Amino acid sequence: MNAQPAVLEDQQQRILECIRDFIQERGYPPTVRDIARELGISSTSVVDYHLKRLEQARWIERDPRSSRGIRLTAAGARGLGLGEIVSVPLLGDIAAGEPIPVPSSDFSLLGVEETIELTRSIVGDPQDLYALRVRGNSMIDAMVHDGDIVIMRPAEEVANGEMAAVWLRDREEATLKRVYWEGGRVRLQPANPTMEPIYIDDPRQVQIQGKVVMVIRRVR
Amino acid sequence: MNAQPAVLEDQQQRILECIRDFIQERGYPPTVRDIARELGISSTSVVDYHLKRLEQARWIERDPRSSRGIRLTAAGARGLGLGEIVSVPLLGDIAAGEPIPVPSSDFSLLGVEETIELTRSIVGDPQDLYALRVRGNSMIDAMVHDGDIVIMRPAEEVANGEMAAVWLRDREEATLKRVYWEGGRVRLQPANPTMEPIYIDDPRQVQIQGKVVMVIRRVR
DNA sequence: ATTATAAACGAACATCCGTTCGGTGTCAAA
DNA sequence: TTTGACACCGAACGGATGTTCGTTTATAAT
Repeated sequence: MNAQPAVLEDQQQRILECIRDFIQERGYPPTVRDIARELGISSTSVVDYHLKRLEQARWIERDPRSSRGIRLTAAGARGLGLGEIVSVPLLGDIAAGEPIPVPSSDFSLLGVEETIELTRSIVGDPQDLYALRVRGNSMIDAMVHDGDIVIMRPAEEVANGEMAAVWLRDREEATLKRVYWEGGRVRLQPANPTMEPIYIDDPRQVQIQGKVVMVIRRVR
Repeated sequence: MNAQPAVLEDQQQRILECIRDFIQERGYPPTVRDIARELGISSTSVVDYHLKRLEQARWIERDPRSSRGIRLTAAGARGLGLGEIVSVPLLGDIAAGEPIPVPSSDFSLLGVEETIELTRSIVGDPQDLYALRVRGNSMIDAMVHDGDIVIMRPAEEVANGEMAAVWLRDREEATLKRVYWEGGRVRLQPANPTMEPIYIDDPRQVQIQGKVVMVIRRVR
């Protein structure tokens, strides 16, 4: 999954770590002279020399003529344990007998008091995502536990077989199920293969609130 | 959860977003002149003027005499959707009939071909964490699905009630269960409350491989 | 009408910074 | 022995950059 640039030697390695640590500590990249000072190198040209090699080896990228214009490449950042973060607003709880919260049209991160922070690499496209906390054990048949966090993408309809948060109008009930449209009726299939599906004869009773993208369980 | 600095007005807001976007795009902060250019301000002193206010309002921090020495504060970064990343090595699969992979003494991120990237805010202390991919449906009674990722912390023993990856020597079987030491015997309790526990009379048959810290399920 | 404050302008200065250039020493291959 | 690479040094140039200063305009309060 994470292809890494070629292995490199002593000094280059030190410079790379120096860049990473500097960014980690100060929030912006070092200058050539910062690196020289840190590593006890007395000439800036030496650092420039090594930076050019690190750039050739695809560990870093540089913006020419821009001060501190050093960037770790995606691969380099992964190799050093860095990445990109996505904040998903936690909009509330999902429980069997209560309506499912959905994002208002103009929701933004500012204003939400709690957020779930995930990396883009596991969440994919973060557009419009929101999170709900599961309350109660009524969704055990979806293999979802009390306290689990579900990451949702808003949707009013879903393709066959997709896992969705569903509000059943007549039963006044919320569930997480895979949805299958079968002619006139709807089959709601639990994620747990040992459990039986529910059939809803009137599709209008099935209100799709969003697709389930991910389930996160913090144990204990 | 995420306390935010005071609300601010038009131009300050624009400057803040400009800084965030610049960092997001280029990997390092803008100069005073970069900001001025971006916002169509003709004098650098204007930007300096606003930056000082943003600093007073605790949205940003500045390193004096350092070029591009602008940093979003922790609160400011959260308010704009940024954070800190942790890479967890994915060491292999966990399946019912196979031994559980455990980290070797000197494992490091470089060398692992696949990693799971999480944020510190959901994972807590990232020290020694590793990840396993669940294969098969044999752990349904732990509410864990085929394909789920479990995040583990190495441990050779666990406290009562903790969820652990367990290797049962005599059965040659791997499971995820809550472990209870009850006098001479061991109770292995499924996370699914509708299911019955297993009792092991000889505690030496129970080999703890690690504590389960988190379960992640990517749906579909 | 006066004062205070916020927001902006343009110019200027000293320092910071990337980059280049000419050299030096070491070591292994030819 | 010569050659070429690698790693390093010190100096210097020109442009980038943070910061300060004096001035101006608009708005609201006194």
